[in-house]
Amino acid sequence: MTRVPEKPSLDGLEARWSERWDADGTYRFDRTKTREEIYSIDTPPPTVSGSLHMGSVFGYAQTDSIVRYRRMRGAEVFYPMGWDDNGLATERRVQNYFGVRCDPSLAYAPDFVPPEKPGKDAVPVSRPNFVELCERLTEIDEQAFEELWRRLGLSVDWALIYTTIGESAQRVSQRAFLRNLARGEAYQAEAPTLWDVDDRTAVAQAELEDREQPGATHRVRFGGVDGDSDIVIETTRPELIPACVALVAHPDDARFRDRFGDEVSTPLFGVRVPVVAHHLADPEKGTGIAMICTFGDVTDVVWWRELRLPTRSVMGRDGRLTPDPPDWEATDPEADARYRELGGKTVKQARARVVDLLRDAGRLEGEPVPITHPVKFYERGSRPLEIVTTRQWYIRNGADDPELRAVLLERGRELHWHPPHMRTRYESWVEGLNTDWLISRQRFFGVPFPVWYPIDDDGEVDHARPLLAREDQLPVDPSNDAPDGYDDEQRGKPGGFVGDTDVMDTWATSSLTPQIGTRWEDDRDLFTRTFPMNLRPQGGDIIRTWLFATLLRSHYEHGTLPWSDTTINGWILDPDRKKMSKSKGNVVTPVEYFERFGSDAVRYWAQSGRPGVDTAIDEGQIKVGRRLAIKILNASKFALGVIGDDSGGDVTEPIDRSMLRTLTDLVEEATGAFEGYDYSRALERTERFFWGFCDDYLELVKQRAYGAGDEGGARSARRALELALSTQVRLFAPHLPFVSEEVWSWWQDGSIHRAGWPDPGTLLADTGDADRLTYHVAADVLGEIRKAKTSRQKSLRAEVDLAVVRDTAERLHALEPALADVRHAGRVNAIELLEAAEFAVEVDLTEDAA
RNA sequence: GGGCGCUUAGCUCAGUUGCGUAGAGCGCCGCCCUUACAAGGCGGAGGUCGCAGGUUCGAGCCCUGCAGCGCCCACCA
Repeated sequence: MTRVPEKPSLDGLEARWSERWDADGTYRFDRTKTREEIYSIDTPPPTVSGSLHMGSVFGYAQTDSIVRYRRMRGAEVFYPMGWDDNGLATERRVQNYFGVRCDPSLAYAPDFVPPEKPGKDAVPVSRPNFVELCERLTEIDEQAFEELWRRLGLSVDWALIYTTIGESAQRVSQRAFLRNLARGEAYQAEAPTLWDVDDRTAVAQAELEDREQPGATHRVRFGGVDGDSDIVIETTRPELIPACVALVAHPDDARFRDRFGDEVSTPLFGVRVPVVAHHLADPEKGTGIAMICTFGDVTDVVWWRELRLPTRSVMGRDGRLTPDPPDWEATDPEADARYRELGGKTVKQARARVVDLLRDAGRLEGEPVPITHPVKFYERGSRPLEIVTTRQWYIRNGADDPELRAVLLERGRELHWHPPHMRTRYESWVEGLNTDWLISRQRFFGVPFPVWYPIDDDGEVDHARPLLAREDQLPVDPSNDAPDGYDDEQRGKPGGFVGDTDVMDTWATSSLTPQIGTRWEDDRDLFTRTFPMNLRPQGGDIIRTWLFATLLRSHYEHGTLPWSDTTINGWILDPDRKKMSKSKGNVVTPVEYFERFGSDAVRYWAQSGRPGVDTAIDEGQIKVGRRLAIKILNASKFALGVIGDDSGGDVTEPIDRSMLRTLTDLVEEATGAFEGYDYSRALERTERFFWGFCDDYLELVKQRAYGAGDEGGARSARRALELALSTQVRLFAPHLPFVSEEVWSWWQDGSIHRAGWPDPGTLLADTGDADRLTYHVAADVLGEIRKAKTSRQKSLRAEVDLAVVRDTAERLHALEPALADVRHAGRVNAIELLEAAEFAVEVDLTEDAA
């Protein structure tokens, strides 16, 4: 019984089938299955920032084909989706969208309404108000994302959704943190930290990027004391001279060897600083001797720490020099006054002023020389990072622990990478770690640290003895909840307590997506059935953040990998092969493509991108996908029309068996490709077979299937058509889920996405050891006949008096049983076979009377 | 500075253990209303496989060096 529509169409398939899948629970996870039966995926929770672009579609479409393959292979798929909504990305969007900024000193305003349009100056709002706005906006964004994913046809179980700001994620984050702390894997320290002066928060090594910036080198003369000669240093940051604590040169540098241990006097301020030696000082750079400031760059931090130098900080958290001079013993009576002139200035302003002062004082050697040099930025930031000393939470990551580092490298080798060379990115990251993982942020919309601090009787906060939440309390908000043994009246009072005001960085939560998704501790039964997970798909740009951090935390908490395999997808480039950029206006939203070409077509494009390979948005490729989907509709309609109600029969004709034998090879190849996570190869091979099937096989058997010959031949063709169609549609199902489901529904019950993946063994039962050559040679001959007609500008319906096929004996022998089909398909009256070394077909067309 | 990847037709890319006159799609040109498909089908032209060596009976595939592009990492005064 077939239900083939008169005029098959792609229109409306997405809405119809996604609704149906939802209603039928096609992708619902069955938690009664065992770990061995389950395939679990640690889906990347997209950053819900309101922007939907093709990059969002690319990797998820690729992953979905792998997931659908697994499901058809019989695995019970655990495929949750999450939204990464906490963190700075959301805060920024809220600031811009509503025109507000968070001021934690303000009290909650219950009736607060954000401005209609964001004004020029941001409206200050309390932290609870700010968090409310974040929640409000992310809810809208999350709906848009869910719609996008449903339309793309992701086969996730929408009942398993989580958000990184949600209660469950908070509980997991806090619990994991407390356990890290208890085991000594997390700690608090007051230390120099890379600091974003605009967002006013510390940032982690993983969030840095270098940018080439214009700057200038300045040669500055430090004064020798006690009759020693002056020393000229070179610096790009003369404004930090007041923060200078030493000069440093390489221990072997003959030019400075006899100055080590001497003191020199800083220009403008007359502060005595020692000349010291350290191997990191590069004799080739500048004048061979550098000033060490607290802190101009990360090398300063290394020198400061390893040489045990004092701290003389001048950088404020707002990116301006602090108003008052640092604690120093200046020999120059003008020092403090000069400094106060700089205090309050931005880095840029202070630099310009210092240069003037140096020049006036005769301490500038020559003029500044413009250069460009790499400067560290927060990856989302717009001003260079500064280094300030702050109290922060860290998780040990092996930066100063070679043993741990070796273990993490070994974990990396344990993980199966697809493609394998992506592992080197992980390794170079681990090998290059230089500080522990800084997880605290001085921000607002994030998971709070479940920590309070006692206040002693003098009103001093005792950070050394944090009061920790109990696991059964989680999640807690230390700004609202009180620690055990205290009540809220004691907040902020001597003898009372104060809550930790920081929040965790978003990666501190995202690094636990396996635990969040599988509901670690909240649902132990589910957890044991799904963890460690099977697959982590993600982009190569976040190996150093997401992948590394997830692996680290699983290592700490469970002593295992969080998943056995990871697939790393490529970048999306715009059609000009540039990285996508909103400012260039080259962003087309996925929805536009969905509307114009259909979801299957967009998926086709995404899945044509090889694993791990950067891929350009190619409208042409999307069109090809659409054409393929339409072809599947039409070919299926035709095949089912021919089959009618009779698909029962034995496959007896050699060409039918030969075609099916070739199809078996395809099934094996596609299966092998998917087993190696190569969805694109599977698609490519399936597509290639399918077009040949349409061009050649359908044409060859058309007449026989219609009943041109005997009944046995007709039934053989129908049976073969049915098997071939069923097989091919299932091979397409992971890639083109909508059109596959549509076609499947015409003659099958149940969803194709729960139907079994084609089994070569079953097909072989119908084909036996059929000769693959019959199908191939028949297709070759048919192709030559078509070519002859086309090149003589004849219709493909034109009749052929005689076709002479020259070929090897083996191929002619294989062709023989298919001759009737070839004659029908080519409208050939007579065929002659002649043995020859090379394949050739001579075609005598019947001349028209005209 | 170290590392990884890429370099095949005008464009986008296949080419998995070395062996068929090197493939596909798009674009281009030509033909065809063929009872599944004319917002389609069929066919054609088009490449010294980045450069230079080497291994081999045989190399786009293996080795060495070089170049260009992209990316990752790096304590870049």
